Amino acid sequence: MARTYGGVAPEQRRADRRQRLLTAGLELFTSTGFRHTKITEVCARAGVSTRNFYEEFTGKEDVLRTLHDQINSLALAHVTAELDKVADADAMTRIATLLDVFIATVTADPRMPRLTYVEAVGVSAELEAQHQVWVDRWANFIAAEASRAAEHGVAPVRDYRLTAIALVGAGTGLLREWQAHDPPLPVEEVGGELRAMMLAAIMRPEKILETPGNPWARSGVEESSRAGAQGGTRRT
Amino acid sequence: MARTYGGVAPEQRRADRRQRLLTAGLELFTSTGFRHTKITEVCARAGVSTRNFYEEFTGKEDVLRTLHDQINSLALAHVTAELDKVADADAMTRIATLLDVFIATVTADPRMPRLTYVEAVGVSAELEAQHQVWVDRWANFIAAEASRAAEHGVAPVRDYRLTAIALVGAGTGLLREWQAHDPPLPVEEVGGELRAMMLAAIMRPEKILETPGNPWARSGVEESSRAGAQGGTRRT
DNA sequence: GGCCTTTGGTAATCACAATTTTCACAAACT
DNA sequence: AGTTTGTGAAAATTGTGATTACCAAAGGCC
Repeated sequence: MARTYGGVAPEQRRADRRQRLLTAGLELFTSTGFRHTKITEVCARAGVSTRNFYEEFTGKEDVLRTLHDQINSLALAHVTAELDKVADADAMTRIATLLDVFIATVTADPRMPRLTYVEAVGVSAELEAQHQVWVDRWANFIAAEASRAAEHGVAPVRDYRLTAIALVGAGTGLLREWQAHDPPLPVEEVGGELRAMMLAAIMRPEKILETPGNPWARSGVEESSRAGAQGGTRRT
Repeated sequence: MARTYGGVAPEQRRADRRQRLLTAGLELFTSTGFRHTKITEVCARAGVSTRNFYEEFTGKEDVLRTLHDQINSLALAHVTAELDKVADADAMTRIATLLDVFIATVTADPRMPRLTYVEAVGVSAELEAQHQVWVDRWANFIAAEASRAAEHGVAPVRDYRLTAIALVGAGTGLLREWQAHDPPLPVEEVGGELRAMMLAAIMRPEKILETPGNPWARSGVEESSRAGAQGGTRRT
């Protein structure tokens, strides 16, 4: 049943068509918008017939979900690869690396943040669930690095789950602005801001809420860190 | 031409229908999702005919845009009202107030963050532009408070524009998670996290990037603040 | 109290895009 | 070379939901 056609295995041909459809989808979804993109337009741009389209995907949303997954996976792969290289660097360097690689990856093509943070939002319950999964993954990643920093004594020992989620949100918001802005925001400023915010959020003393004024002016992180490890009410 | 009907002025009747349509829209958009909500469903729930619908709105998106604007306006009104009450409190108290009121307002009804941060994203160019405008407003608000803090010497003097945008993003992300989470995240934890992150982001010393290790353990904010005011390269 | 105006609901129309099906062709195995 | 089968383009169909147009009824005006 599976013959080679045109000198190419059918699987290869399928894969090629699929790839072209994804490329066309990325381009059209981020320019005309997902809502206003028609399947036939995607097919036309990809040079693929609608018949073949339905062989690869169940519909428009399927393409979008796949792209969303691919972009996140790509970024995660880059980040993990780079983090492995600095496996035994100090915690703050690792956090900075995590961020720099992430920013570099997703800003390499403005269509990536556009698709992930704008077009793929509020489309369907499945996509929201997928978003949720990825936020969890990134947040766990960040929380793990923060805990590592805490072990090294450069950050308080506490639960970083919510902080990590907020940081993911900060990145999302910043990148959404970045891709929408005209004139474009400088990438290095966006990256710098995110890096600074992340470090500040992780290194901040735990009691910042209760103490009016400026706690950091009075006591260093070391002290707060120790206090957090002893008296913290949250789980570690 | 304008008679009173049923003892009520026609304008009043119109306004009532409009309000019912908006209520129905909020409910349906946040439950079945904007994309999958049909105009006839909104009309049915509102007890309004399609004819009257088109008298009030140009289409589904018009309803969504109005809701998006209303929710943001409501939050802004609450925040400004409360900030006026603490007009001459210290800067950090004002920032905390700003945040608490904001969180309290939008978490009062989970449909608000759902509509604003999920359903109204990536719908159309106009809605994206409207989003942009609101992010700008909120960011300016935050940046103004941060500058006020800087004037009082509790934060470094620097450009807070990007920090403010990132903080808006952090709030957005956190609230998006909040409304999606099951079991629900405790509101006070979300608010606390945002508050802490905001204070940390504003009070952080300027040179956090360049200095490996923990700058706060070595030097207080005062010193960094002064250094920032003198040697900062960014505009104030 | 009848007439005229405004209103609201229903029903028909209209448009558009997703999905399916058909048809023709080209490539490989025998 | 013929037959079989995967492949691609295009057309047809279908379904769905937005928009409009019409009709009935109710409310005030003279």
